[in-house]
Amino acid sequence: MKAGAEPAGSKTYSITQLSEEFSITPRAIRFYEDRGLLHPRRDGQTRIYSQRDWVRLLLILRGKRVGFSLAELREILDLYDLGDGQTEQIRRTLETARAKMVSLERQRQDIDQTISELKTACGHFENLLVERGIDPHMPLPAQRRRRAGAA
Amino acid sequence: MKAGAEPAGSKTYSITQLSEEFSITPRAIRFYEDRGLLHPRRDGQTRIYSQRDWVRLLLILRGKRVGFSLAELREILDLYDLGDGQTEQIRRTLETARAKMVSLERQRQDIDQTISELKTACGHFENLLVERGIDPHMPLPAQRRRRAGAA
DNA sequence: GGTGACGTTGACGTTAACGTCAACTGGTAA
DNA sequence: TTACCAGTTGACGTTAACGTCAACGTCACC
Repeated sequence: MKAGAEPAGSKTYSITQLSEEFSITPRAIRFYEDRGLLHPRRDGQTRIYSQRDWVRLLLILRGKRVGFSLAELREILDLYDLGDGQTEQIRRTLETARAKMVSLERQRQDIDQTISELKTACGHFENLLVERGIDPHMPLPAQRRRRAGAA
Repeated sequence: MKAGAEPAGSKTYSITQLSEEFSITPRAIRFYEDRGLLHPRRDGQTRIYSQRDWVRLLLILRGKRVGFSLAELREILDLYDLGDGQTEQIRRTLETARAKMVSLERQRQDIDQTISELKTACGHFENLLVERGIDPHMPLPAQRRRRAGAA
């Protein structure tokens, strides 16, 4: 540890630690770096991740879940880094963020709609089962697992 | 339902009509068919789409927006077709639908969280602009458009 | 001083969801 | 007839987001 002027106590992570904590592969993490989403510092050639990197990764994964591409996520994250860029840059970023919010609101409506339709469908199927004298909440018979998800 | 007896008045669509109405390409529509999401009837070799197909397409596109893959959408749509399948099949389908609902609920939380974070970030940037004496709601200077989205 | 465990950089493979031709088949308006 | 549509079927190209090697460095440990 050569520790520049960083709070000596601040926790750091290795790439495998991160990968395990977030249930993704190291490959994916390096890939995010390649796409400019992470900038871990290095000890020699080994990557060292800070708390800040941890948070970024959290945001990245959540961003992916809500449908952002890595390119978009990069924009968004750069947005958090900014702090004192060109005025022009800030305004543009602001617009981008607002647009993303609008699209997210729409997406939420889509989700609500889909949920309610699925709910209707479920009710329908439950009725079908009840008509056949079957408890619609009985567990399924020995669902064969494909693979255990975690590493 | 094979019913050669369809309500003669029920509206139909050509592939390009559909594609224009939903702002997608005919190629995409054929692709959905190839993946088993649509089953238009044919006049000779030309596809003819019914109201039901129209609704399906609507569901497909919304499904895509909320993050379903075409394979998943196929499952979901088959679910609407079912009506009288094997009891076992119905129960399985029901489980699938419930699982999807759970994942959607989670996704909605992710979205809410992301929106609120973006909101915070926006506030932050607006402050930065105000500090520089700039109205954060001024429109941007002649945003260059990439392409007009529609066909 | 070998042997893992962990880490690194390429390079190539893969899947999903189409885009982009190219070549062909009717129907019809001039 | 010719020409022009709209529509069809392959076949191949493309992008995103990694997976999967292969070949290498390096450190602690025995």
